[in-house]
Amino acid sequence: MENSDTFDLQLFLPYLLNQAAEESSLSFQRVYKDRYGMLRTEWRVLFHLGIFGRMTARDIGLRAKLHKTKISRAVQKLADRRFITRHRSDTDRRQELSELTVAGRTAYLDLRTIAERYQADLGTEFTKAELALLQNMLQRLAGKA
Amino acid sequence: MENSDTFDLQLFLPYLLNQAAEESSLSFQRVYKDRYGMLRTEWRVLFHLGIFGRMTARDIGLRAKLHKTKISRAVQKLADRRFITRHRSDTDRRQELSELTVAGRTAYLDLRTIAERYQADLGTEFTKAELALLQNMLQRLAGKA
DNA sequence: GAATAATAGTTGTTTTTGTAACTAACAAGC
DNA sequence: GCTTGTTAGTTACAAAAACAACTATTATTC
Repeated sequence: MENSDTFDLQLFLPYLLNQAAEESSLSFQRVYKDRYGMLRTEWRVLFHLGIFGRMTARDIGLRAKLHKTKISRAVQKLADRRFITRHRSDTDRRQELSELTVAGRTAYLDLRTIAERYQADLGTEFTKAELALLQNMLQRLAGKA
Repeated sequence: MENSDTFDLQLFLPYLLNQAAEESSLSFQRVYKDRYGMLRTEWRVLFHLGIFGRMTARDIGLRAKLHKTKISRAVQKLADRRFITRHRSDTDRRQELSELTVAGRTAYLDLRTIAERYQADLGTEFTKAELALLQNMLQRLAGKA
């Protein structure tokens, strides 16, 4: 059994990133799950509509890097729960525009407040410079910068 | 529709971390999936056994933060494919010690090489200092430092 | 030391995800 | 303008994850 098994799994980025992502998602997950019965894809769709306004499923998918079936299901569930409304596009009747209802916007604003608080709390753990660097590196790793 | 919707989802850590984690896992996933038919939990268990030697499912779970049912099934599949052997502990017959077979060790070393190459390649994207800071911050976010 | 609780691991059931096949609408080429 | 190819979104089926209930063994408590 040749040794030199000094591989540090904790430093391996695909592993470490997943651990950090899972841990950091926990507190936020509890809110959108317990308070609104949402799934991960659902709050993401909700946020996209909250931030960018009326959008097609396709565009949400492009921005969020989500597969169309996931979005289709998320949109259905959000519509069932009256968080969004959907209507076919006039110019292209394949497309379907979704947008937040008042209830959806309320939920979005509530969740956004939680998210903002989460981000603000990071300020006690990390310096602004550290955080900026972290975000920049993560965006590069995510292929978005 | 009150604006000031300047929330930047791309900077929200639970979101950004997930995107980065997903993207960075892709290339490694292709290897353990295509080459060994493994799932994420399975390569993690394999690595734990490769790094720490003989272990119980419980200890793997504690280290990797994985639920026992996930480990149970991963261990089963790894044993089915002759990557590991299992035997009950003498001192506590509830416990089951798993360890790599020769084939398991070979697979582990192969995957570890890929992982090391991945890490090394990061050196072309980031400086050593950046990487060290990134890892440190991620470990803190993961609640492990 | 019998009764109760706790632990290691497994199995069964339900959700959620992934993948492929599908429908409907539009676009392009000829 | 008809055939062929694309695209938006849905649906059906298979794979995987989450959660709860279970068995077997060890620990605790009285």
